[in-house]
Amino acid sequence: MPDRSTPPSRLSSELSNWYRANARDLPWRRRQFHDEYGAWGTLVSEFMLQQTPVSRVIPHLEAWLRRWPTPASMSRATPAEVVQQWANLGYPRRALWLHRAAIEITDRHRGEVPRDVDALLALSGIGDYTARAVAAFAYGDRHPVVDTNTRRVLARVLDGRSQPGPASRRDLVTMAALLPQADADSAVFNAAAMELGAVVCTARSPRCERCPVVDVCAWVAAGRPDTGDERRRQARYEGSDRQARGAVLKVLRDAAGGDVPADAVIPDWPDAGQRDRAIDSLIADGLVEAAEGCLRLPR
DNA sequence: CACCCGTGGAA
DNA sequence: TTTCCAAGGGT
Repeated sequence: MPDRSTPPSRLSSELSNWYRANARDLPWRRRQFHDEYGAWGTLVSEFMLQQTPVSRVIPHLEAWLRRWPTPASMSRATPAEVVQQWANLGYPRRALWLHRAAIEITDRHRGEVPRDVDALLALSGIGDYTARAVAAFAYGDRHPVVDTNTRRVLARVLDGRSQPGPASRRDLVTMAALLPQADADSAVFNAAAMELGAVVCTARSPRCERCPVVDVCAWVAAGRPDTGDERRRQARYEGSDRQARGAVLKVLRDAAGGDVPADAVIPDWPDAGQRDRAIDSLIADGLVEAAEGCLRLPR
């Protein structure tokens, strides 16, 4: 196990300085965004950013928040409305979880997005990353925020590996040890590590010549070895159950939440058994509703 | 911990 | 064309 107990000094300050000068101008980093939507805006953006690229989130985020500017307003929507507004952002269960979280916030927290990490963790669809991202970026509190970008940066700079291993609680401990003492500074450093991983220390062809911490990077010092990728490969999508589910849901979204005869939903799917399993699993997930021989988004 | 869950752009 | 990967989380 790599030793992370003695990280290179000044890593935090160098990264933070680089971030202050080079951060991308993203919607959720703007003062006006926070003024208008508060922690709810941060929470929604983080939900959308779970496994969906920044460039695809941006055009959806504004429309979403204009329609549902508060948790209470979204709590009054139907699942069908939410899943349809989610459109093609992917992993539609996240839309359901976000909806559920809005209801939980309305019921348990008087419509205010909680600031406490444990309270955030108790909400649907919120895990270690999102809970701390909201606490740090919306409320400015000092917590280790570790996403896939940060894990890759830590793996390279500290461990000299080309790619991070599976996500682990150990990454939280490592990041916590690197945080500057001041709350505001620690929020910046969290964002800086993510930003470096997103634009410089990328998974493929990293731009080390533009890296502000290249001189303290263990991976560069070791000659940028390919240490192999410990992560399990993403399953093939073509022909998968996920593809079938996606096709079913697209038909129902395109029907604008209206009823669609069950036998008119992807009738020519190559594998009829797979199609039926997909529909059943979507119903089990609460993403589809069956009624009178028809399928529809749940009302 | 391993596996599952969408979608689309880039290499 | 195929593969990779993207501000993860639930089970």
